[in-house]
Amino acid sequence: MVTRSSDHGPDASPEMPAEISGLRMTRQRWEVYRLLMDQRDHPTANEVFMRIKDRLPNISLATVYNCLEALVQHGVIRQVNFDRESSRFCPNLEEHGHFHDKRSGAIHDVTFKAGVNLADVLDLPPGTLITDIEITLRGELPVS
Amino acid sequence: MVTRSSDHGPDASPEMPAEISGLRMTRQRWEVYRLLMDQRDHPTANEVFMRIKDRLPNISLATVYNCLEALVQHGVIRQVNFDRESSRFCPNLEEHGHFHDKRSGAIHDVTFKAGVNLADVLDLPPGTLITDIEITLRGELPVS
DNA sequence: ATAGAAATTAGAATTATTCTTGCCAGGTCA
DNA sequence: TGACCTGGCAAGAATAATTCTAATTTCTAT
Repeated sequence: MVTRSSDHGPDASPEMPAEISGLRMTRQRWEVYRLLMDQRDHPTANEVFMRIKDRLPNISLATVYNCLEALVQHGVIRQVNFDRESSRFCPNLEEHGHFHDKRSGAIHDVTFKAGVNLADVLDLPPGTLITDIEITLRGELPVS
Repeated sequence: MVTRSSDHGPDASPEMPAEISGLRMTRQRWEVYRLLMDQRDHPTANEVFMRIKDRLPNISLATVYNCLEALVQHGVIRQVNFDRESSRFCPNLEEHGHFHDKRSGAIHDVTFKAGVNLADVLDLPPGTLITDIEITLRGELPVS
């Protein structure tokens, strides 16, 4: 009998690591992660679910949620929220914010200018411990 | 017959304006607004609903949502979202962010240090129009 | 190989929010 | 004054994203 990956879709990919940041990789987690790395347009859980069916036809939406949560918990991806819309997911671990362009609907990563440290710019009591920052902007990019 | 406001609770208050920022005031909108001004701890819609029953025993949760939405639309209050938790509401119209203290659970307004303009600090294409900014932080305030 | 632990699945449940419908109050206009 | 008209309100149904439950499968370590 031939050895094969546990799922019935096409092969996982050239190389699936045993774990990432301490999170044990599974076929599903790996495909979710790879999809986010390849398509960096901040998809929702449901978009991930629909897109991933090519490779994992039997995956369930609950598993997509589970995988995304596991990846977020282990700091491998970030969860991005705009108001109360569906959460979106982002593999960019650099410190950055998100800009939602009303014209195109696209979401773009926004970084700070060099040398800027957000904590320096905010008025917080000395000794405050910041564990998470989320910056979201809405507006329109120039027509170009 | 004595003239009275349309609802059956206690009087609205010394003076309810005919409108605020173009939004026609009603008894319910006014009480919601006043509650937010008086209790600036960023309550959720449901918390507003529970607290306001003293003054408006017959108000419905849907009306609280309607009032909050109307006030937000007219720029009289702000809606604040932390991840996917229930929305919270804030009467502070100054540009500011929000800090969620994990220790106490309280949410505090956070302002920028004097002279700081967020748009100057972010790396955006020239000509970008920013219509909304939301900054949320999580962490722990110093014990003291 | 096997027991125990962890992941996956399908579908039910939950929950914040929005929608629908009918009613009522207040203002308008004849 | 009185019939209308508009908008707001109340109650409950509906929606949608997400989470939970229970059963099965896969993995890991012995």
